[in-house]
Amino acid sequence: MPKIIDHNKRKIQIAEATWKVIVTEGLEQASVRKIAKEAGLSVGALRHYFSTQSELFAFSMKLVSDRVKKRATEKKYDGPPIEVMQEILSEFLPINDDQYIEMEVWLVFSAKTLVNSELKSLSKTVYQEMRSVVEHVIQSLVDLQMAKDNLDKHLEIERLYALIDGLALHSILHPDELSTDKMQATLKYHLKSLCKYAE
Amino acid sequence: MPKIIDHNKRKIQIAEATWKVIVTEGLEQASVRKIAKEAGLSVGALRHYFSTQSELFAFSMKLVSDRVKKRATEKKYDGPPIEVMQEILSEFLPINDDQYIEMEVWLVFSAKTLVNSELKSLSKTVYQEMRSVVEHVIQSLVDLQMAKDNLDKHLEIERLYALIDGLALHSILHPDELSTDKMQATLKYHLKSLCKYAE
Amino acid sequence: MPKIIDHNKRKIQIAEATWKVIVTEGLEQASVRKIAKEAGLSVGALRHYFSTQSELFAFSMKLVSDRVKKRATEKKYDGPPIEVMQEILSEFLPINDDQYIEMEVWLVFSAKTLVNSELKSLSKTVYQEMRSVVEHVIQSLVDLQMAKDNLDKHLEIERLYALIDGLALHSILHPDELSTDKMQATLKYHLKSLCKYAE
Amino acid sequence: MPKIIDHNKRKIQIAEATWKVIVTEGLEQASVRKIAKEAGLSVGALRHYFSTQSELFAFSMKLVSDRVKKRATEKKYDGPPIEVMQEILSEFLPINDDQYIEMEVWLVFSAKTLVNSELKSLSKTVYQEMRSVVEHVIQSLVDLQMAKDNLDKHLEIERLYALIDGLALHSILHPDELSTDKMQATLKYHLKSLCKYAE
DNA sequence: GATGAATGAGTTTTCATTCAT
DNA sequence: AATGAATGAAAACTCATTCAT
Repeated sequence: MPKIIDHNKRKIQIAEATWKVIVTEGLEQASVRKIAKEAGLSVGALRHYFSTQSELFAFSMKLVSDRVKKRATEKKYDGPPIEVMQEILSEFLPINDDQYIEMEVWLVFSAKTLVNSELKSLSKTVYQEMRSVVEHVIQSLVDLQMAKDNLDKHLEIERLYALIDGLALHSILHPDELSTDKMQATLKYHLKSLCKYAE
Repeated sequence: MPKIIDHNKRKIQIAEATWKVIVTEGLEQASVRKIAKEAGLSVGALRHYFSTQSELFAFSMKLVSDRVKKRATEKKYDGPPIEVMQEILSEFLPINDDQYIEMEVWLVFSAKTLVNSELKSLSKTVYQEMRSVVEHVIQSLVDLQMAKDNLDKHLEIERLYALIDGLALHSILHPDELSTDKMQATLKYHLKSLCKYAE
Repeated sequence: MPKIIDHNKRKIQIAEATWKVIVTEGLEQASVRKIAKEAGLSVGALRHYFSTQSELFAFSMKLVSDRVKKRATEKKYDGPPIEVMQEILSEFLPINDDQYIEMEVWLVFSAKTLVNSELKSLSKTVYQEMRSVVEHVIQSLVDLQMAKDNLDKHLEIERLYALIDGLALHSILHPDELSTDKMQATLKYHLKSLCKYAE
Repeated sequence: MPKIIDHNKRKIQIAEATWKVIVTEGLEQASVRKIAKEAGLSVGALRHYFSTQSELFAFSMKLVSDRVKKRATEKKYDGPPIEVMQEILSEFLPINDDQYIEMEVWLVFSAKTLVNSELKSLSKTVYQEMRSVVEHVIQSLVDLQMAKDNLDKHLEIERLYALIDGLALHSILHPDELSTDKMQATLKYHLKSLCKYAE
């Protein structure tokens, strides 16, 4: 079924054009016309792939989480546990151009979830998936007996998760104030603070 | 003698109507018409106070930070240091309805700063002001000799600041997943983790 | 296959509707809405052909000069030199309903050139093209040895050109005071006054 | 009755502000607000002097003709007849900054007379007054026996009048193409051409 | 006399969506 | 599948005019 593949590829191409318009001009400017132009398609052609604008937006938001997941799945993690954890969690930080754009788009859509229930359910799913990754990290620390003894697992999960999203938020909104290195250093500092022995 | 109107009060009244529309319908739906209706004014009357929509938005965003600052200034902080710090930092968390709304509005505007340089400069100012509050808290811990010895002040500031905004973000986007209590508990847990002795 | 529409024909149709509104209601009343209605189109449809109102006005003004040129090109001029010259220059006078309307429109746009640089450049081009026609007429008189000997070519060009536009202006603004016949008679009188021998 | 003088002075001041806005921004931009601001008055104050905008426009147009007449009346004309005639007729040409502005304003209003009957009647009156000045000049040439013998008085009047307004029109619309000097030279050339003997 | 707040209809422009081809 | 013409509603913004003070 080669047609289906093409069809999906085309939808992805359109969603990426959507990202681009959102990042450069904002969600309010992301009109069907502009997206079609950015994608090099006619307005009518777009309708073959997405019958409404909100369908397009939902797909475009979902593509962000698909990308993050795909990267996480395909990547080989190697080395000392702390470093592997750092790498895993870095998937959620804007450490390079691709991830930076994805997170900008995610932030814009997240703000929209406040009043759009279609997007809200996707947002919730991703929140929970991401949380389970963080949970897994904390659990690993405990299982490997690296974690400090008096550590409260539940609060540590909230703390680490909030820290990651807080760092990502600051980095996207104020890239001049929080560099990628500082962001990574803060994360590493935190991970170490959870461990019994200094590395 | 012209009709005497408290210009600033009226502007605040309009900005609050703007908040309300943004929170209930989203920024894209926050048209001049809807805001005017919400504020109980005619469209033309609105233009007396804000000649463009972007002026209105800038004022409405600024009002959020003004409110936070005003509350922080007027409040009496009392009790053991850790609790005072907790209270100070809680100003930045959506712990009650007023603050919840303010932060929703702030988030929506923050997403817009990505493509609106007028809002961006306000965002930057507030980022820095808030950072200095966090810095002050960390510094106090050190000055009071409560802080652990091997604590890295610079990284602790980033960490605490990111933690606060991450908690606020999670709480706004997923109030069902992160309760106010859990948010406060996480913050308290973090503050204690910075101290030498368990309190 | 998309609907096939002769883009240029449609634009001309719209421009003619614009003329009509301008002539009957004035430039200030020539709103996109009224023009669309006059042209039998929707407001949105108009935007397919002219994305801004000023584009539409520029095209509508240019259409006037195009029409004058087209007529001049297609017409066969015949007869004694003085009569041919009279006919050529009459293209620039409101001697019939079509030309009357065109010149009314031209006058209205000309007034607008004072503050609109886009229209100003078109106005300048047409001024120069028209001047070269007048120049050609004077030169022909000289070449044919019909002209008086002491005639100053440069001043004669300015004089004839100003005379023509002055007559056109008077005729448009005060049709009751200056009839078409009187206008034509004045022009003929002037042309003869340039010649050696009474015809 | 000093109040009345003040009242009229104020109206003139407002009309001059109107001219300025018209010349710099065009008639369409000449809103009550802008005129009030230009005149240094409040919108409401303007209403004391002109209850509607069209009243203000009519007064502003009339002021142009009043100024021309006043200048013509107060001026002392002296010297050889041809030069006096040249001077008289030059009142109708944009030979200095004041007259340039007046004629720009006159042109703009003239275009509006096409669809505004209130302005049209003023325009007609002025047209006739001006025509009688031109008639007077031609008659003087005849009475002084300076005019050529075969001169057709009626056509000469139309010709001279059209020439003057044509020159004025060209000079206003294309100041770069027709200098003040050339304009004056053309007029003088024409006047001489009406005379029996070369000067 | 004078102010400027307020109105509501007006403007241009943009938009998502539909539809004939 | 694809085009782009067309629609009509809604957007931001401007305006002349009114009116309470």
